Amino acid sequence: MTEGRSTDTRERILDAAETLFMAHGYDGTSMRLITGAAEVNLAAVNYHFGSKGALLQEVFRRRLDWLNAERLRVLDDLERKAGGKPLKPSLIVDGYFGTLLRMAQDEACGGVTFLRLLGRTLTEPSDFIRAFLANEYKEVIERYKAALFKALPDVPKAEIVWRFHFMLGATSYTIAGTDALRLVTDWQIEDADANDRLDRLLPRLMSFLLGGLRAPLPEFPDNA
Amino acid sequence: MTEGRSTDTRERILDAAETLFMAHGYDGTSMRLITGAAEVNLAAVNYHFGSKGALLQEVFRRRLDWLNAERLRVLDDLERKAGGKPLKPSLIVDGYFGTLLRMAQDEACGGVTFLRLLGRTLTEPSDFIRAFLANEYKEVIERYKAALFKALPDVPKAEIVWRFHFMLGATSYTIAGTDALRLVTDWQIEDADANDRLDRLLPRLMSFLLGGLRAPLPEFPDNA
DNA sequence: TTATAGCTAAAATGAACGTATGAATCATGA
DNA sequence: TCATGATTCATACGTTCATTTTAGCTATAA
Repeated sequence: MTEGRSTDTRERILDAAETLFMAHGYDGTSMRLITGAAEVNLAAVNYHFGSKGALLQEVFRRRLDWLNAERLRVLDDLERKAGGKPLKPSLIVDGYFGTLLRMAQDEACGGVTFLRLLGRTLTEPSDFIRAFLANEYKEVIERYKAALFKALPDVPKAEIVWRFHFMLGATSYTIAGTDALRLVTDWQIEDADANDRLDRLLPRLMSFLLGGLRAPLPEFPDNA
Repeated sequence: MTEGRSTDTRERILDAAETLFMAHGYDGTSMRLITGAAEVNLAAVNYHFGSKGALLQEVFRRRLDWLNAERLRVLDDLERKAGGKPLKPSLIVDGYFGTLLRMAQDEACGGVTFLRLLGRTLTEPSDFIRAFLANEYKEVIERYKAALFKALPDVPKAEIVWRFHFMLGATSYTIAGTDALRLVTDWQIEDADANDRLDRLLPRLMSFLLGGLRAPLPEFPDNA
C-alpha cells in the first residue's frame, strides 16, 4: 500500500491535536506536545499539514464537514416532508442543536472531545480560525435562519437572530464543559458515565432553548 | 506624594492588559505587547505584580470584587424587602445578569471590554484562573442558587442548576461578543453606538433567560 | 536491481517568550 | 543637602516556540 503509514500518522496527529487543543487551547498546545502524544516525529505535522494553523483547520474540517452536511440533510428532509409549510420551531432547533449533541454520542465522530473543542473555540477568536469557521458555517446558518424566519413570521427577524445567538451561547458554553464556575456549583448531578449524562443533557438543553426561543418579546425602555 | 507615579503605572498596565487579554487571550498576549501598549518598561509588570499570571488575577479582581459585592447587595436588598417570602425569579435573574450588564454601561467599571474578557475567560480554562474565578464567585453563586431553589420549589434542584448553567452560557457567549459566527449572520441589527445596543440587549437577553428558566420540564427517554 | 517518490529521523535555526539583574532616576524626610 | 527607599530603565538570561534542513529509510514501478 502506498499510504498505509501515512494515513495512520495523519490520523494519530489529528486525534492527539483534537484532545490537546481541547485541553490547553491553541496557543497553549505546542507542536512538541502534539507530536509527542501522537508518537510521531516533530516534523511530521509540518510535512503533512504545512503548519500548526493548518492542522487546527484540518482538525475542525474532519468533523464539521460531516456535521454540517448532516444538518443540511436533516433540514432538507424536514422541509420536504412539510411540503412548503412552515416547520415547527422545535424541529428546527432539534435539527441544529440535536444533531450536534447526537454526534457527540458517536465516538467515531470525535465524541465529547470534539464537542468541547468546538464550544471552546467558538468563543476564542483567533482571527484566522474565525474566518475559517465563518466560512464553514455559512450555508448552514443561512438555511436554519431562513427556516426560523418562516416558522415564526410574527417575530421580528432581529429578535430571532438574537435568540439564535443566545441558543448558540447556551449550547457552546455547556458543551465546552470546562467552565470555571462548574467547580463552584457543587455538582449534585448524577454521576453516570458520559453517555448517560449526554442522554439527559439533550432534553434538558432543548427545553431551555425552546423556552427561550418562544419567550414573550422584550419591551424596550423609551429612549427617544 | 509617595505613590503618584506608581499607581499611574499600575493602572495603565491593568487597562492595557484588560484590553489585550480580551482581544488575544492570555497565552496570545505577551508581556512586551502589554508594556508597549501601556508605555511602561518591560520590567514594570514583574515589579508591580510579580508575574504575568498575577497580573491577570489583578485585572479580574479589580472589577469582580465590585461586581460580586454589588450582586450580594442587590440580593440582600431584595430578600429584605420580601421579608422571608420567595422572590420572583425575574428579580433574581435580573440581580445576577442585569447587574453584570449594567456594569458594562459604566465606563469607569471597564465597560464592555471587561465584559468581553470575562465572557471569554469563563470558557478558557487555564487551571490557575479557574481556581481563582471559582473562589471569587463562590459566595455569590451559592446565594443566588439558594434564592432560585426557594423561588421555584416545585422544580428539581438539579434542573435549576442546569438552567442556571445554560443562562450563564447564553450570557457569557453573548457578552464575549467576538464569537466566530457573528461574521456569518449578516448582522441586520441597529447600528447604534455600543451603549444603545447594550440598552436593548438587556431586555432581550432577560426575556430569553426567563423563558428558558420557566420552560416546561424535560421528559427523559426511558433508559432503565 | 535500480530509480523514484513518500515518508520519517534528528538536529539546527532564529525568533519570541517570561523573568531576573543591576544601574540610574526620582521623591521624600531628616 | 544628602541619604534612603521606591520606582524605572536598558539589557541579558535561559527556555521554548514553530519551522526548516539534510540525511536516511521504505516500498512501489520499471
